Amino acid sequence: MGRRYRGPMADAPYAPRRIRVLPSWLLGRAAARGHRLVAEALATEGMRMVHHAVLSAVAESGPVSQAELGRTVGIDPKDMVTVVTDLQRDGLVTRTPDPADRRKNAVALSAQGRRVLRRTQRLGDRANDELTAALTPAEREQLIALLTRIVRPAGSAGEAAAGG
Amino acid sequence: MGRRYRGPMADAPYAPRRIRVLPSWLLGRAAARGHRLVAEALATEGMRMVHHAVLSAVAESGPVSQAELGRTVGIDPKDMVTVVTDLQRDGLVTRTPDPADRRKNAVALSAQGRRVLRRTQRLGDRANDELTAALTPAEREQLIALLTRIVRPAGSAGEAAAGG
DNA sequence: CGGATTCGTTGGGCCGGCCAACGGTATTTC
DNA sequence: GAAATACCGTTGGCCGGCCCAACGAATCCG
Repeated sequence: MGRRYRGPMADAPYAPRRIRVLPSWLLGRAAARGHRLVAEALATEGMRMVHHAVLSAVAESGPVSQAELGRTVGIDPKDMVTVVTDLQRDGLVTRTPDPADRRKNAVALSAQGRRVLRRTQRLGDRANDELTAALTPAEREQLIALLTRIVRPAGSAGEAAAGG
Repeated sequence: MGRRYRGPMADAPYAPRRIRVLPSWLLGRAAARGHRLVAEALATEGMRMVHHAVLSAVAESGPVSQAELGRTVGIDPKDMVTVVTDLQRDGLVTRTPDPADRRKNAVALSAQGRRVLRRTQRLGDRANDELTAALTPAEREQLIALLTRIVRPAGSAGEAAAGG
C-alpha cells in the first residue's frame, strides 16, 4: 500500500496533547481545512476566497471604491487591485471612475456577477456545511458566536493589526 | 492622524454580513490573529509555531523519527527537515541516527530544549489567553471542543489531506 | 494657493503549505 | 540472496496569503 504523505494525523492514534488543545493551533488547523474545502469548491467557478469575499461585499454595499472594499474585506489595497481586475476581466464587476471623486473607482456588480455570486454563495455554503458536518446547527451557531468574539477583541480597534 | 492600512476591520462598523458568518471566513480571521499573537510571543525566543509544536511533540513522544513527527504535527517532511535543523542548531534537540533503523533520525529533547520548551509553553499559553480573552473559561473549553471536532472529521482519515 | 491626505497602482518581500524526485535503507518476495 | 517494493531524510521548486514602500493623480483643508 502506497502510504505516501496522507496529510495531518491521517492515522496517528496519538498526537501532542500539549499543543493540540491550544486554540491557536486548532484555529490554524480548522482554518486550513476550511480554506481547502472552500477553495476547492470555488475553484469550479475559477474563483478564490478573496474573489468571493469581494464580490459579496460589492453586492452588499453597492458601488464602492476599492479602498473601502479593502477595508471592509480586510485585505491589502495591492491585492485588491488584482482581485478587482480579475473580476472585471470575467465580467462580474464594472470598474468605472467615480465622477464625484475622480480618484476612486466605483466597483459595481454586473448582471453576470450577480448570477455567479449566487452560485459561489451556494458553493461556499455547501463547503461550510461540510466543514461543520460534525456539528449540530446549534453548535455551529455557537462556534460562529465564539469566533466572532475572538476575531473582534472588544473595542480595541487600534491594537488589531494585520501583522506578519 | 495617519490612518494608513490598519489591518482587517480596524474600525469598520460594518462588513459583508453574508461572508462574515461563514465559519471558513471566521476561522481564517481568528487563525490569523492567533498566529500573529503566538508568533510574536514565540519570536522572543527566536522560534515559530512549528518549532514549538515539534518541540512539544518530541517532549511528549520521546525520541521519534522525523517522519513520525511530521505525521504527528501534520507538516510536510520537507519542512520538518528545516525545523529539526533549526532546533538542532540551537541545541534544543539531538538528531542521532537510529541504530535499529539506520534510515531514521532519532530526534530527542536536550536539557536546554526542555528549559526552552518550558518558556515557550508559557509564552504560547499566555498568547492563547490573550487570543481568547473575550471568552470565559467555559466558553474557551467549548471552543476547543468544537474546533477539535472540525479538525478531525469523524473517522475518515484518508479524506483529511493538507492540500493546497 | 500649499500642505496633507487619499486613491489606485506597481514592485518587492516574507512565510506557510505542498508536490516531485533522489539516494540510502529496510522489508518483502520468490 | 537477489529483485522488487516501500519507507526515510533531504533537496528543489511552485503557489497562495499577507504585508510594506513608493509613486502619480486627485482631493480636502486652511
